[in-house]
Amino acid sequence: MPKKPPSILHAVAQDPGTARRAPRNRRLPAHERRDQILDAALHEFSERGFGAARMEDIAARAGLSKGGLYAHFSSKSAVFKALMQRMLLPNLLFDDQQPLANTRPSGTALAALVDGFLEGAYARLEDDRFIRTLHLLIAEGSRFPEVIRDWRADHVRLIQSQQAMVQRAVQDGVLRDSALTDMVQLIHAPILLAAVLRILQDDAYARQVTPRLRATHRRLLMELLPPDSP
Amino acid sequence: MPKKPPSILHAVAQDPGTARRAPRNRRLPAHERRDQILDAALHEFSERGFGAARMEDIAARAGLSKGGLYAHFSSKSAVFKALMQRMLLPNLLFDDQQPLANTRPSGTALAALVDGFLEGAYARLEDDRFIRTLHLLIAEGSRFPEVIRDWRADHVRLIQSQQAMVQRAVQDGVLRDSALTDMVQLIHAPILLAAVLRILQDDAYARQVTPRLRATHRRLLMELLPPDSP
Amino acid sequence: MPKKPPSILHAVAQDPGTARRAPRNRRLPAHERRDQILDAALHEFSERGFGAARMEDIAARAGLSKGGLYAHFSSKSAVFKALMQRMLLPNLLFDDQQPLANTRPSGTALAALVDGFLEGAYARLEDDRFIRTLHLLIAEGSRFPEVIRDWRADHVRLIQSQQAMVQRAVQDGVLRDSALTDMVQLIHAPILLAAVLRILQDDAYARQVTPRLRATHRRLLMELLPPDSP
Amino acid sequence: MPKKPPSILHAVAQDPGTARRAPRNRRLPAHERRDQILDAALHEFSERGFGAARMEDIAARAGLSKGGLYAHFSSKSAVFKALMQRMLLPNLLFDDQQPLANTRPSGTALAALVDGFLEGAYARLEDDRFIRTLHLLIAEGSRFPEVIRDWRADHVRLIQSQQAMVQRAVQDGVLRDSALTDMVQLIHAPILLAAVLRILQDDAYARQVTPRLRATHRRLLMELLPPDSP
DNA sequence: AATGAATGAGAGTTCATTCAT
DNA sequence: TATGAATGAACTCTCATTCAT
Repeated sequence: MPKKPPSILHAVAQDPGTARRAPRNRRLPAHERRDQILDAALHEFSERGFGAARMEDIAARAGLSKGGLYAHFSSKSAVFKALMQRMLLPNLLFDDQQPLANTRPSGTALAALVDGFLEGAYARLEDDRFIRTLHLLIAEGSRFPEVIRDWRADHVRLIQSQQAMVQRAVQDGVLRDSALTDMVQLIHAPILLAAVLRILQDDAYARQVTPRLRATHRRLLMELLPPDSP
Repeated sequence: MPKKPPSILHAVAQDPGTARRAPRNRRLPAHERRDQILDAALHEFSERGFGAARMEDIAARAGLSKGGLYAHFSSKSAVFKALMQRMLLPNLLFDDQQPLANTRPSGTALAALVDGFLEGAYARLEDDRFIRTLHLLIAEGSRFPEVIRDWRADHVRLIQSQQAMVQRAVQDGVLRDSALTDMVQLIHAPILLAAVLRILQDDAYARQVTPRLRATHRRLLMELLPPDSP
Repeated sequence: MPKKPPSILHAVAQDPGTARRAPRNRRLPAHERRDQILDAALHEFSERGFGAARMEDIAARAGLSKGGLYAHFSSKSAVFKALMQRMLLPNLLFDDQQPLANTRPSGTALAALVDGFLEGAYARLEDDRFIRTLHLLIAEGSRFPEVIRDWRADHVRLIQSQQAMVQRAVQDGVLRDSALTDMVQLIHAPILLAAVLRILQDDAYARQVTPRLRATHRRLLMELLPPDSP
Repeated sequence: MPKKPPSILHAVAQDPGTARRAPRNRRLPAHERRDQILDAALHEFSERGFGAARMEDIAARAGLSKGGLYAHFSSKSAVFKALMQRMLLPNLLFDDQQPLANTRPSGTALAALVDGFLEGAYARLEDDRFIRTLHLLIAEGSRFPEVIRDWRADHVRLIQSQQAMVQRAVQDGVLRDSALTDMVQLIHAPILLAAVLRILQDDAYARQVTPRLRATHRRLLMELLPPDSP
């Protein structure tokens, strides 16, 4: 495992092992510091994993000392949990306030809804924090029962509400009955695929595949969702 | 210090923190020992992550001592790499020797092919080792450039070959041109979804959703793959 | 980090680890604050020992902040020394202004003197502060040369003066010559025994034994001190 | 509190702060190492107190490394407890297998018994390990409930058995009924006094007072214990 | 090949003390 | 005076790795 070089101030390179020390703004309001710490923690945890991340590096990246970090969080796990709580709520995968199903019986173009949905979903994939959080959740979630419990409950709730909406839309004749409306998860599956690619593949490949995937995803939805025209 | 409970054979308990000690079979043939070690390592790594797994626990689970373990692998990383190499080849997600595209122009029923494909894919999801390896790959891959490089290359090669087969099948009129044939990844996406559920959701939920997902997956494929009957 | 329970006034609970927060009386006269601080310090030091006591807890128990504490004492050691100085003077074991030896040749009943002596000595054993201070002195004294030096000098001076008084009383025929008058320490030994019991034994036992010890102590003195009646 | 100078090999002086490193005998039988460690621990704990003692110094004094120490004891507390267990059994204050009361009805000279008793008791006071353990027990006992619980039980049992023997001796006319036979603790009280002097006073003083105390103790016993000659 | 005591380099955590406010 | 965020120096404990047996 990589041994750390002795700490370097203001290092700029991607020097893996020691975080760049942010300028030390002494005495920040507590909630600003908390935010800085969580930003730093997201970076360090997702770069190295929970176990290999060092409190010292998180502190340095947040612009304070190791000891100072402990004035805000009582342990490494506490940092992780707070981080997950902050990121989980408005963030994860299937979270989508304007799902396809909000289609009104009126003649709103389904295409526009699909495009809005895809726009929101694929935009989130460009957000580093979203990808890093998902990565962390998959990688380390099982070591944090509370965190995973929260996520599980959220996830189930979300799927159920979206499934209900889709069901209604099908009954109203707004969406065609298909595999996609049987399980809304299939509507989101390609997005998960894109997210996992971003995690596992190199940037170049992911950046090349994602737009094509989005276009094909659009084709899939437009092939299966629109009701049979009478 | 005695942290270990007295040796228990092949126990599977969730006891986090201490591996069960396999019976000490002294002087095993080298390659059998290697296999035992890798099995033990897969368990420990996937249960706790690379960083938190302890060589002592891996050794104990494999039925030898810490020192003995080092007679077979020179370091913890070496164990991890060997593990990934063993698991990667025949195992990961898109690896499938009999993909849909092998359809012969002749009248073989497409349905049978689809069912064969689904059978193979979803069976792998029941294999703990497959899920654990995927989990590990996502969680720790980025810390092991060689491992991830190999996986990336494999993955690209696999997709390309399958894409080519599908393309040919479309040209032959065996498969309908659709979003699914545009990018074969969409054919596999629901399987990835099921795998991630197995990692993130609790067993009960995963076991309940997976069969429904498989059925819906089948419906999706049967809706989009068969050529228009003339 | 919030380790402290919401402030409780003058709580006495055994809660090891966190001091109750006294109400924050802002800007107290300096010497009142000092007293509050020393009271708090006695409690914390004797409960946990010098090393394990925390400035934060002492401060909280005294009703101010860590920083405020340092306005009154320059260091943890300074608090300890001030505490010992305050407690040592009027307090310790052999300190007794009305020792047995003050016996006048006249016919004052010796019994009354003995009873006065015992009353004073055993009353001090009921004083928590006395016991805590003795405990602290024995436990930590050796780490504080100045403190222990002072105590030693005091102790020697006290013994000598009492011994001189007793000697005179013997020569005057007021006390019988015995082991007890050979070394006055033997007169006090049972009190030390009671004090150590209070430190080491549980409250119930100490409370049960002390009165019996006092009665037996009285018997001892009455058996040996009165001069032979001519 | 004293800052430690950087560690010095084979230091000889009383350098308070870093233990002398014993020559490193690699690979000692486990129980020998345990003994060496407990010896080292007694020294360090009693010199600095439990809190201020450093595992590194204990290890060095025992001739191994910090990490090696943890192969034998799982924590600092575990060392302390093991130490107390080793020392408590045959050692503390009132432990005495040949108490005065073993007097046979026959004409054995009581004086010889008294002298034997005093010899044993005051000899223990010369044993550094005895004094250090008592000091530790008083100083740190309250932080180790199990240890103190054991000691308390032992102590009560011992007193009871000695009291019973003395009672019988009185009934048999072998000892005179007096304050000393009312509570055997009074027989031992001067020894406790001597022990506390050894802890609190300087060596010179203690060495000067102890023999006089012993002689006076003898006088006390000989004045009160022998039965009235008929 | 195998054992397990031993090493040594961290890592998390604590806390006396400082200092900007 | 008082506050409490911040520092920095320990300290305990862990664990990959080595090596005498």
